[in-house]
Amino acid sequence: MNNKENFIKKLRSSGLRPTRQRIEICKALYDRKKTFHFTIDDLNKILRKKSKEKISLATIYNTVYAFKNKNYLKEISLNTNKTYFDTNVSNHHHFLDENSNRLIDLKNSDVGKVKIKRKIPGKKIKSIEILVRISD
Amino acid sequence: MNNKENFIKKLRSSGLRPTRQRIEICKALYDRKKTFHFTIDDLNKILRKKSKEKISLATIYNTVYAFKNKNYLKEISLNTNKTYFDTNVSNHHHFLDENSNRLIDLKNSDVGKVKIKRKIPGKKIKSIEILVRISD
DNA sequence: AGATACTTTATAATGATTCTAAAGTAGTGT
DNA sequence: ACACTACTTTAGAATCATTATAAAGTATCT
Repeated sequence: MNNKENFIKKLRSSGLRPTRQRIEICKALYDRKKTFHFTIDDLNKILRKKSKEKISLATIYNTVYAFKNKNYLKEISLNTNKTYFDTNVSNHHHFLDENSNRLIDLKNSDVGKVKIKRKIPGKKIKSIEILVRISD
Repeated sequence: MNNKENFIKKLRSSGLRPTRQRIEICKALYDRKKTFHFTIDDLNKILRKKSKEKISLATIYNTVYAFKNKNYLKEISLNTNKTYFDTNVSNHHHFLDENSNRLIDLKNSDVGKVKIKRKIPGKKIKSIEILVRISD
């Protein structure tokens, strides 16, 4: 995804109508070089700055969860009061800087192979998420 | 910690007055064979069943966070609306059963050594937490 | 253009957590 | 045992993220 036409295609192809709001949200999220970690509140503030036509908070919630369901966004497990999302949906991990509370992507290749030696009968492993807390 | 006298000693030694409420909470949390994963709501329900003398919700919050600060409890990173705590404060990891939403301890020795190959200048690693999602 | 289903929106509702400030209690010294 | 002080508990209110509601708007199809 990298421009308006592509966003429209992507939205259509996944059964989401390309509304002004969804396109603006795509731009805010995916017109970036680096992956982006954010809360709904972060995104709301960014959208308010970017354009004067307001997008309702409800729509931001709706859209973010729609994108999450389509696997265009990933939810990150942290114990904070707000929910964090990540535009990097590939298999990867995170540093959490405890001083700034900022997240940093850790590529899968930055982490040695993780072996889980224990099995739970009848259960399959769906994902392995690593959170590395760092500070000064 | 394993009986009333020990709970009282432990509380005193950490500068927490051994009140009826704190002792009852200790019993609910630490008079167990297995480690215990819980939310404030879980703990509240357990305490209501155990004794008729009610402990206020505010006190349960106060006490759980006091215990967390004393390192008698650990907060667990999950993306759920409620905060989870763990009576196992040692270095370890978790399975999360997505069907039942239940947590299962993964001993450190159940996980092969995790190598973090990337370094962030000026930052030290404080902890490494692994969450393994499983389901049927 | 009209019909229809999908979207957006303001607003209300929910629910976990935190705050407040008054009443209660443990520990200390007398 | 008594009183003093600092720490605790508590009910209830306040906060804040998130979810629900239902009316108005819009994309898409024919």
